[in-house]
Amino acid sequence: MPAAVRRRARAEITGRIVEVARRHLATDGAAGLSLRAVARELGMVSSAVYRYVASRDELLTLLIVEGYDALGEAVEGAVAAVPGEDLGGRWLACCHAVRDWALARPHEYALLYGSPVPGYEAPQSTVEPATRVTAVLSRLLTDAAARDPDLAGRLAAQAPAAVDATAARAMAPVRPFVPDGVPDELVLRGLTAWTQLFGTVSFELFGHWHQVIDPDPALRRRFFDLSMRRVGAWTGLPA
Amino acid sequence: MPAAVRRRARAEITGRIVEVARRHLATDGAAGLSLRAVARELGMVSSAVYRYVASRDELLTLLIVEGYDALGEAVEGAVAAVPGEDLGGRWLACCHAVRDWALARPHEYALLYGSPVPGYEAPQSTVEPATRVTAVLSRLLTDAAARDPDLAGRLAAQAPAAVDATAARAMAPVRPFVPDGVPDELVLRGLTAWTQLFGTVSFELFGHWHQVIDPDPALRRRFFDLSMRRVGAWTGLPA
DNA sequence: TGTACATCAGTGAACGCGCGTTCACTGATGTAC
DNA sequence: TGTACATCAGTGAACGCGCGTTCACTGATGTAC
Repeated sequence: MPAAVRRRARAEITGRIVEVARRHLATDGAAGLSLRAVARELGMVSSAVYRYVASRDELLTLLIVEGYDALGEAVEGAVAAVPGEDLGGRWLACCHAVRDWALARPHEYALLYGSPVPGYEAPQSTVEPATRVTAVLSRLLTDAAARDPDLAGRLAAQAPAAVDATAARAMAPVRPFVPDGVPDELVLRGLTAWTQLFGTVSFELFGHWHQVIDPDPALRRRFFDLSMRRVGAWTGLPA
Repeated sequence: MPAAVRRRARAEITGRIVEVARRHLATDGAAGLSLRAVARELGMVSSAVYRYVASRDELLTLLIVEGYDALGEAVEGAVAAVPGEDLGGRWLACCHAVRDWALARPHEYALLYGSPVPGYEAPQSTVEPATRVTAVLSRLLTDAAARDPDLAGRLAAQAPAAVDATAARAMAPVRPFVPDGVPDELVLRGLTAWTQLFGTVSFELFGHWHQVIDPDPALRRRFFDLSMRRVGAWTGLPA
C-alpha cells in the first residue's frame, strides 16, 4: 500500500518542520517564530510549508502540544522510577523533572507557562496534553488520601481557614479530574503545591532570582529542593 | 529660566510616549510594541520619537520601570491602609493589591513577571524599582520576627528539613535586603510566600485555571484569598 | 534692547529588512479499470 | 500489464504589509554679549 508510504513521508516532514520550529523557538522565542525561516532552514520555499501546516498559529499549536507531551513524558518517567509507596520521593522526582526540563528547554517552558502569545488563542487540542502533568499530581493526592484516610482531617485542623462551600464551588471544575476519595482540603493543598512548583521554576527561569538566590547551579538546585520538600510536607506527602 | 520650560515640555512628551506605549502593550503585548505605531498615534513622524527615546529597547525599559513603580505604589498603599500590628491583614492586602493590579493591567504584569522578551536584556535601571514590592514583604517578615522572637524556632521545629549551611549560602544574595534580626528560616518562608503569590497570580492570568477554577470573578477571588491566607499562616504571619 | 549664534524639536525621504499568505503552475507519484 | 486520470509535493512570483534606524534638512526657541 503505497499510500502509507506517502503518509509516512508526510508525517516525517511535518515532524522535521516542528523540530526546526522548536529550535528556532529556543533562540528567538514565540514572537520570533517564522514560517519563512523554518522553510529556509529546511531548504524549502516558504509556500511549501503550507502543504503541511495550515498557518503560523497551527505550527504554534503543534509546538505547544509537543511541549506538553515532552514535559508530561519526562515527569511520568521520573516519577515511575521511584517506589510507589515513597510519596515524598515521587513528589520530589516530579518537581525536579519539571525543573530540569524547563532548564533544558527554557523557551518551550515559556511558551507553555509564560506570557500568552498575543493574538494566539489556544485551541481545544492543547487542553488534553496539558493535563498530563497534573494527572501525576492527582495520582499522588489519591494515593496519599488512600493510605491515610485521616490525613485531610488533620491538615484541615491545622489550617486557619477551612475549605467552605464557596471555596469548594470555586474548585468545582477540577473535581472531575480527582477521585471522590480525595477531600477538598487535599485538592486545595494540591493546587497550592502545583502553583508553588511552577511559580518557583518560573521565577528561576524568568530572572527573578537575580540578587536573591546565588546563581551557582548546585545552590539553585539545593534551594529548589528544600522549597519543594517543604511544600510536599505541607501538602501531606510524607517525606 | 526658559530652559526649564523646555525641560518640562520634554518630560511631558516623553511621558506621553510612555503612556501611549503602555496602551499599545495592553493590546499587542511586548513583542508587538512598535515605535512607529506609537509615533503615529501621537501624530509625530516616526523619527521624531528618537529625540526622546534612544531605541525600542529603551522604551521597553521605561515601561518596565514604570510598571514596577506602579505596582510598588499600589502595594505600598494597600498595605499602609491596614493597621501595622495586623500582620496577616497586611499580607492579605499585599496579595490582593498585586492580583488586582495584575488583573487591571495584564500585559504589563506579563512584561514584568512573564516570559522574558527575546533579545532584550534588562539594564541595571530596572533592578531597583523591582525591589519595591519585595521591600514590603521584607518589612512584614521583620515585624513578625520582632514581635515573636521565637517564631522562627517554632516554624523550624515543624519543618521536616532544616535550613542548613548550604541552603543559607544559596540565599546569601538576598540577605542584605533583610535585617539581621530575621532568621534564615523566615527568609525561606518569605521567599516561598513570594513565589506562591506570584505563581498563583500568573496561573490565573496566563490561563492555567482553565478547567481548574471556576471563571466567575468572585469565586476566583475567593480561591485566591483562601490560598493566600494559608500561605500567610504557613509563613508565620498571624491571622 | 538688539543681534549673532547655538541648541533643539520635528520633518520627510530613504535603506534594508522580514513577514504571512495566495495562486497558478509543473512534474512526480499513486489509483482504477 | 498498460493506460487514463487524480492526487499531491513543491516552485516561484507576487501582494501588501510593517518594522527600526539613519540622515540631511528646516524653522523655531533659547543664550550670550
